Amino acid sequence: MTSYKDNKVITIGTVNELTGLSERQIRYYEERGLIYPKRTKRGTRRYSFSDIEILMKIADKREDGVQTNEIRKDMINKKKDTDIRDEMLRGQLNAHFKKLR
Amino acid sequence: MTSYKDNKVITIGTVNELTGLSERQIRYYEERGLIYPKRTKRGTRRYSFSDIEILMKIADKREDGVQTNEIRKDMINKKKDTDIRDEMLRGQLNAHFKKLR
DNA sequence: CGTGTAAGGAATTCTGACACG
DNA sequence: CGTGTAAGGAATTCTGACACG
Repeated sequence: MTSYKDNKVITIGTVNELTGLSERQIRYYEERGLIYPKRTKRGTRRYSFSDIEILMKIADKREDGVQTNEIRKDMINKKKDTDIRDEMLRGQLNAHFKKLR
Repeated sequence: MTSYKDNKVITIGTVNELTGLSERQIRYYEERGLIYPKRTKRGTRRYSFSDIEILMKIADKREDGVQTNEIRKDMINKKKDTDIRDEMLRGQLNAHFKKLR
C-alpha cells in the first residue's frame, strides 16, 4: 500500500518546481486542510507524488475560481464515494464467502 | 518509462535517512560511477527511488567487503545481460512480423 | 581504497506578520 | 480569501582538502 507514489520524501522546493505553485501557496493549501505533508524531526515538510498530483488538481480548480473551501468539500465527497464502494465490495465478498460455507 | 520510481526528486539528506549511508559515502559512490543523481540549476543532487535501491544493494556488497570497482563491473555486466535479452527479443519479434508479411 | 571531518559560502525552509483586497 | 514579501534564525548542501590506512 505504501508504494513510491505515497512515500513522502520530496521537499517543498522540489514541489514548487514540479507544480509551479509558490511555497506560500503550497503551505496555505496545507493550512486549509487540502494536503498533509509529513514533517521531518527538524520540522521541514516532505511531500509524496500523490500530494503533487493533488496539488496540480488544486491549481486547476483555483484557476477556475474555485475556493479552497469548495475544493476540500469535493475531496471529502470523493473520499466518501470511494469508502462506500469499498464497503459495498466488502459486503459482497462477505456474502459470497458465506454462501461457500 | 519515466515513472515515479525513476523520477529524480529526492535530496541527499533524505537518501541518507532512507539508506543509512552517510552523505560522504553517497557522494563517493557517485564519484566511482555507481550512481548518477540529477543536478538542479543550483547544483544540488536529486535522487530517484531507483537510485536508493541501487544504493542499498551497494551497501550490502560493501559490507561483504566488495570494492566499488567490482560493484561497478557487476552492474555493467548485468546491464549487458539485459541489453542482450532485449536485443534477442527484438530479433524474434522482427522475425515474427517478417513471417506475417 | 573508503570514509570521517572541519571550513566557508550559498541557498533552503520555517514561522509569524503586515499588506492588499 | 488567497497570495506576496521582508525578517531572522536554524539546518542543508556543496567543494576541495587533510587524515588514516
